[in-house]
Amino acid sequence: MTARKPALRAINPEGEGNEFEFCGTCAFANVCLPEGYDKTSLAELHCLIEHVGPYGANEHVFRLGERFGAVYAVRAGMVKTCLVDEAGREQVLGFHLPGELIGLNGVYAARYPCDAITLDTTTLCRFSFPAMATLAQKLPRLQEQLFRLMSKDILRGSMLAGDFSADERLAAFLVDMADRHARRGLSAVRMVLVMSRTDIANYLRLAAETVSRVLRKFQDEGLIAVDRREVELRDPDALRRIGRAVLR
Amino acid sequence: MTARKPALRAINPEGEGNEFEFCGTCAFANVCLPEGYDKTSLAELHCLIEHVGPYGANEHVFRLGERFGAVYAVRAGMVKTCLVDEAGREQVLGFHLPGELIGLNGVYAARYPCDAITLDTTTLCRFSFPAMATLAQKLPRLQEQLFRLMSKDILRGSMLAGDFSADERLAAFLVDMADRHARRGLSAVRMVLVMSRTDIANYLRLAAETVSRVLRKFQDEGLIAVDRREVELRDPDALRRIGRAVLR
DNA sequence: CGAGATGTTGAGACATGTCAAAGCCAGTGG
DNA sequence: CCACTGGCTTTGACATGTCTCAACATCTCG
Repeated sequence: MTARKPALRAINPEGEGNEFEFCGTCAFANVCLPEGYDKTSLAELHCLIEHVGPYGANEHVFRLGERFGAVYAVRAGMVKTCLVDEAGREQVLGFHLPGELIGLNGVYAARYPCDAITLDTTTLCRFSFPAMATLAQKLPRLQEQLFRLMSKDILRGSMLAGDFSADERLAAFLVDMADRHARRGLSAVRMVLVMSRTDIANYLRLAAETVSRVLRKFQDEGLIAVDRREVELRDPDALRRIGRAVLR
Repeated sequence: MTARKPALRAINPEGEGNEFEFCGTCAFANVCLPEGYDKTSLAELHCLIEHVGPYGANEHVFRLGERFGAVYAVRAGMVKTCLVDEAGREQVLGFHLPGELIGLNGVYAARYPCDAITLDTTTLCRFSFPAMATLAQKLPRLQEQLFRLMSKDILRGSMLAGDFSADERLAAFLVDMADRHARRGLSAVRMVLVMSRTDIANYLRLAAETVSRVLRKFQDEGLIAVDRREVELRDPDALRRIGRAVLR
């Protein structure tokens, strides 16, 4: 608990000692807290939150085809979203860190269009979507926030569009991950990639072997230091340069 | 005008002679008309619509980096959205038919993250986004519709994710286009691909030569008949089978 | 009709995928 | 503590789909 505080303080600098404290341990904090809601609005938002988990690694948060009823904010841990086609081949759509929201792509068809699987011990906040939409009716800022979050997901989807080389993809992946870590107050250069190489490869549309080889090459070139699933970015600028076409 | 009526009737069967007629020539009709708004709500929605165009081919509707202020519904013609990186290489994100909405990906950064370029003589409806958001505050159905449309765009973004073969991509592209044509009341098997081969290739992350070759192969196999930019799907089911992994 | 854009076709190159084998670590049970 | 198992990961050798380059064909439009 107390060990987690520093990171949280970075997410929400004003969080310490203000009236929104009740939300402080929930990663959705950075979605709603900085938005200047008044106390009663926040109370209403708080009412529709349901803490779920902890899940172990490799459990489903929701499944492809399930009726869509809620979105989830990752509170701790990591989640991947992925599709499995009839042949059983998996396609990873994304990795989701604490503070990030999953499930918004289920609104359209009123069913989840993908699986969400924990990679790690994970806890989440569940937001009933109908309730949230109703509340957004009263809170313009919440509606706007939802629009922005959805818009962000649209953008993210087009990130790996384009025929990029394995080097570009992997460099962009590392930098993106590091940036997202940093935004949560964690180190911008050291991180643990909790997902398997296979998952990374799958996400980047590469073969696992290619990921292995490129990581080794990056290491040989002094761009990174890899030890199992721990990575240190030794030359973030160079990586950013390599991946710039993907990151744009 | 009257020549366009049959297609519109297909979009909105009740359109003829009802009180929503004023909106009948606008492609956004199928977004709002079937939703059961009352007359005054529709009037308000109508107020914030601004008809723009006609544009000729190859004109910008909006540009990368421009301040985001509105979304556009294609009324007639076709629009492509695309990114251009610093090296001048283009990346086509999508093609947009009448009735489809562009610009939603600009909400997040309050700037358009891509260019929107007409492929054809095109007219559009411009919806001020702030005004629309405000109205959505009063009209739950409108808010829901916006959520659904954004969610749909998120889904569409992940369509070409995955390492698909050239055959899969092209088959899926043809079927998807035909389906979208059909949904607008046009032929489900004959269509004009107004965009260039280069644009198609670019969209599908293939080389233009590959598109050429695969189209020829499909023709040799009797799946399609191509004549310049006109295409007839001779065996839609087979195409759908080939492209099923992409279409899912 | 000519010129420029657009599309097609062929030959060869190359990045990445595939397959197979071996290495490495974590956990299990003796 | 060790041997064993099973999952990942790495590495090497080879196969192949798609790209690149270049030539040519075809259409469009002044």
